[in-house]
Amino acid sequence: MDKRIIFHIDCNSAFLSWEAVHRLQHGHSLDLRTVPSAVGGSVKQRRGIILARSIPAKKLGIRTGQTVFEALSKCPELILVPPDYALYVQCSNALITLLKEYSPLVERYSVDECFMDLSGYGIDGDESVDLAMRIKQRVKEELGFTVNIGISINKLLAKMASEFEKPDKVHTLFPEEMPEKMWPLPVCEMFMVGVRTCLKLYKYGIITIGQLAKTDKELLKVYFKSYGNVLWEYANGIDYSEVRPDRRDIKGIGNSTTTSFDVTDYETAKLFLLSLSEMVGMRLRMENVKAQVICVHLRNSLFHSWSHQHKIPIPTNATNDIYQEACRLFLEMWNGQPLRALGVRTDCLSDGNFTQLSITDQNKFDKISELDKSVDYIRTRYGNDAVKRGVFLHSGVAHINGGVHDDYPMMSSLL
DNA sequence: TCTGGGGTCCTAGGACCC
DNA sequence: TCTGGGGTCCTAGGACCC
Repeated sequence: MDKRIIFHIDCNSAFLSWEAVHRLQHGHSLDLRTVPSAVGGSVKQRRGIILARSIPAKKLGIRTGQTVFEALSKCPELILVPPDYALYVQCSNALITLLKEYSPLVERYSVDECFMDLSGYGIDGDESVDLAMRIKQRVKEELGFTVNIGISINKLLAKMASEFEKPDKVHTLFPEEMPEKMWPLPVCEMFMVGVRTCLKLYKYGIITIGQLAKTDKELLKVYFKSYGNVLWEYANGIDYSEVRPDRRDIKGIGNSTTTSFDVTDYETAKLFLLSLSEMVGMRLRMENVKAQVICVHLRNSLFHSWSHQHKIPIPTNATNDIYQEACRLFLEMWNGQPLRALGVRTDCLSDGNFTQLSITDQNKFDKISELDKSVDYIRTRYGNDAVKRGVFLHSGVAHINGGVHDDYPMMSSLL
């Protein structure tokens, strides 16, 4: 059998590059990528964090996840632009379409990253580099932005490879290259090693990926339970996961929002819970699934967050069912403290065509279901604002809430 | 002074059943 | 009245990804 060839394609400073390209295409003369600039949320709406930054901004110490306030105090001339998720989806789709010309096995890992499986085409290591260079060039010429492409025999190593020098580069990380290219790196640069794990590893004297690779696997299992196994395998370049072109089954659907003001009363909280339930319900119905677990997540003004969930007897995708349960959970867990964020999510999804009802419930169920369906239809056709519940009038709360564009693709922490 | 939003998986503890 | 384990389900919280 041929060696597997896997590409990981990573858009450089995705949100910022895409905004820059969009502006150039619409007559702007300044290329945002050439100056200190960033995509950031609105400070006034309390969403002021940096989502992406240009390379000149990076050189001035601007990091993603940093507060806009901090970024501006570090670099007052920073040009800030708001996020435009619909644009990101367009750019992401354009990239996927281009990549599919080379292999049908393209997996969208997040809005700005994908994996491509090129095994079975008889391509060797050198040829794969040539091919990656050609793809990278085409993306630049036809779509206007740059990508990094990492090449290896599995997804993990390909992903690690694309993280090497940026932008606009092709890197390989084949297993025989690990000692030279991967093992000297600090352990925090490895996939699945976040801040917590990194600090814990440091405590055990493990500083580089190479040291992690050489650590006794059984010892890691004692320190990190089942996760120790994953850490050891990743450090040794072991990963057998497949490139999945079809989106894997969705496990849960949820939406949350940071409020522009602290929520201090139940009536206002209910409006947010309803607007979030509207969005979650719509998305469940769009996917033709029902949920059996409803979860409410709260964050207070001190940034502490907590959640309560409940498994309901019968799966639902009705906005009203989700809302009622969300209110119950909210009252169960809220002690009156000021809130800055609320979230509603659903889990334990099942086939939406299945219903289990007593005959007396049937009429009521049909009516609610028909109402949701009609509202969904009108909103799909005429826009989300075509139908609004009366309670939102003059309330100051958006009647549908949830951070990003409906079709915005999300990712998981798994390969 | 300020700190987003959407996911997945894992663990621990308690309830409950046999 | 007091004593086991094992298995499964449910819930809360925390880790990670972008």
